[in-house]
Amino acid sequence: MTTPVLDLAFAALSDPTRREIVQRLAKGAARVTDLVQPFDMSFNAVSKHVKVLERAGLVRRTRAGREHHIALDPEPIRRIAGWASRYERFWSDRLDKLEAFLKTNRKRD
Amino acid sequence: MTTPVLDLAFAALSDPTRREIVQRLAKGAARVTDLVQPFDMSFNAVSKHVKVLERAGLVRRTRAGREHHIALDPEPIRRIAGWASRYERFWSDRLDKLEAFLKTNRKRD
DNA sequence: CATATATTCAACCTTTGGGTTGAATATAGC
DNA sequence: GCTATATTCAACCCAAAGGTTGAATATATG
Repeated sequence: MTTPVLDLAFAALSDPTRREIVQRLAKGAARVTDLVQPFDMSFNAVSKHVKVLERAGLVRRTRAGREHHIALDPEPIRRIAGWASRYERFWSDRLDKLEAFLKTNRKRD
Repeated sequence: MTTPVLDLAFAALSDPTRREIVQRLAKGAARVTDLVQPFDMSFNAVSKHVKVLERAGLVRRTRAGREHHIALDPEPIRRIAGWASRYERFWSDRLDKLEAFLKTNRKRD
């Protein structure tokens, strides 16, 4: 099983807790303990979320003694942005959609 | 339970089959039957995927007799692009170079 | 050394996800 | 009206996701 970058990145970011962690990390690296604070869940739950982000490459970890420093790695987000940008042309013109719809319909007539 | 737009959109797009369906729909609307073709899975499986995309707002369905026309609605993708763009500042070459510089310098300390 | 702190690991539970098969439903066409 | 086609619905299976608790492990600090 491949589970490529986009699969893991999209899946990781589908959870609001993890998006909030990412947002937090955009302001600077933090320890796992620091990340727990805003959430109403156990330390272990947050630790798991961090691991999911790490596996998706969204976050990188550096150990300094007993503390783990978690830092944002924005590359997968960049990849997502790249993926999404392929649909930019659809964002402004509704006409494209209509045209495409009519086109496929005409073929079958 | 809220399950807002981004949750559903990210989750829907974390599956490669569904991203492929989205890509296919970018070329024009299609029936569910048409969407099955490239995949090695049952019609029902694809039908389920379409429903997931629909629930996420990535796709809209118009019934014409017994045929359902599935068309791309790019708005959630736009939302994702908007979300991702908040991290653009991390993507710049300047910051990449700065980071690399700091990294190599720290090694010498 | 003894203890408090930062963290993972492991087992478990419940819900969700992706897939299957077998109906059921609705429309199209002869 | 009968049959083929396009689709959903429902039940089921198994794996993964998100959470919990209770260790274990490693490092600071008095």
